[in-house]
Amino acid sequence: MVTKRVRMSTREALLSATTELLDGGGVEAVTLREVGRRAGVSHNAPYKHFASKEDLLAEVAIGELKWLTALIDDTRLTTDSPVEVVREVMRAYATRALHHPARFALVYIERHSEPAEFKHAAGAAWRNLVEAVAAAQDAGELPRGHSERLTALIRALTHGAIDLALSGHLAPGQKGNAEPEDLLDDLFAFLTSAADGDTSK
Amino acid sequence: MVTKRVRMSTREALLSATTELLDGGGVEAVTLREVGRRAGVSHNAPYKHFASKEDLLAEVAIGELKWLTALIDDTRLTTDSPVEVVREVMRAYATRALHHPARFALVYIERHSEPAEFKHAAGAAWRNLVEAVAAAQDAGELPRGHSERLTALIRALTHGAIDLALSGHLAPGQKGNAEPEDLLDDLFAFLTSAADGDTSK
DNA sequence: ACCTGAACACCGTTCAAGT
DNA sequence: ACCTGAACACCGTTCAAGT
Repeated sequence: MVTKRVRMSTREALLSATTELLDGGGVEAVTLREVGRRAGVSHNAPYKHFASKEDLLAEVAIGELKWLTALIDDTRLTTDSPVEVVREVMRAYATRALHHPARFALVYIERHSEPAEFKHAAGAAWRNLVEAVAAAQDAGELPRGHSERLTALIRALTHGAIDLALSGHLAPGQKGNAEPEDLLDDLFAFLTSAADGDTSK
Repeated sequence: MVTKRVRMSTREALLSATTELLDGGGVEAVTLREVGRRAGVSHNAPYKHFASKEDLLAEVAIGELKWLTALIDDTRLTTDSPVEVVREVMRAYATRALHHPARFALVYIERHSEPAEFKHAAGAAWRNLVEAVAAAQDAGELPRGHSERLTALIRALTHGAIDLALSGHLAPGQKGNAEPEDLLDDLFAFLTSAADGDTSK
């Protein structure tokens, strides 16, 4: 059941039920009928608040993107070394993704139409991450070069490690030795080592 | 329509129709009714050849895994430098994934039950890739260390770059400068550079 | 403005029946 | 052994109708 400590609008109740179902049984457990039931409304009430099931799910994905944006801000405040900010962010992102796999996947599913708010949230998270990487480059802690491209490298490794770990394809039979966190450590070791040789020019 | 140059068994026709639908409209275009129609049988004839729709799709995924295994073998025969074998394999894998996104995704979807043949094909592809990486390490062209873990690093980057590129989240607004192939080049540059410093011990 | 109940057009899967 | 047609239990979505 949807927990409602305070008075919840129907819209909030629908989103809350959706997240609950998502975390409990994956995206296939999310049906508008069950969402409605848990929110205490009929199975087509969602259409008064969201254009489609896809848009309802997109709203949850937006929440995840905003969480990532906030994570970067928070980590910046609590961590001194710029490269450690990036590393900590990616570690925390991976940890959350492994604990909420369905929410993680939701951000990257195919969409018939991307709501403007989704595009905005994705852009904000991306730019914030690029800034964190650029700061580490400026501090000489990450290799010089195109910041967006280095950010893409770091993000792609993180994303791939998470997705493969979730589907059981990341180093099968090597559990405990090649987890996403381990691969992040390895990548950052290579990157910081390359940055040390960057004193040239 | 399913092309049948030679006499096709119903099973082959079903698989062929599935692949066609997959390439044409993604996994959501694959319905047993349409598969049956294209194969010239009824909408539940597939159940005489596959236990479920999931198993039918798994068969296609197995084909992709076998393709990867064969790709590694073929590349080994045509490429001299061991590290170039690995790099070429990952590049070719990315190219194919970008051209057949639905088949690529099919390998990594959640399954209620993994057929034994699927597990076998995934294991074979993985071991073949590890061997290629280990050969490059032995040749001093990739950094020393746990081969499975380094393979996982390379695979995770490749997988993540593909998946992010397909969903439009890989360096948005930087199209043409941070493609999967570019990130592979960057990673291999860092790795080979680290291998050069590996003369110690 | 928000919600409901009935209905529609799908879907995967099962099953009795045919050859 | 392989296939069919009807049926079942779901689904997302639409719509007329209520407040």
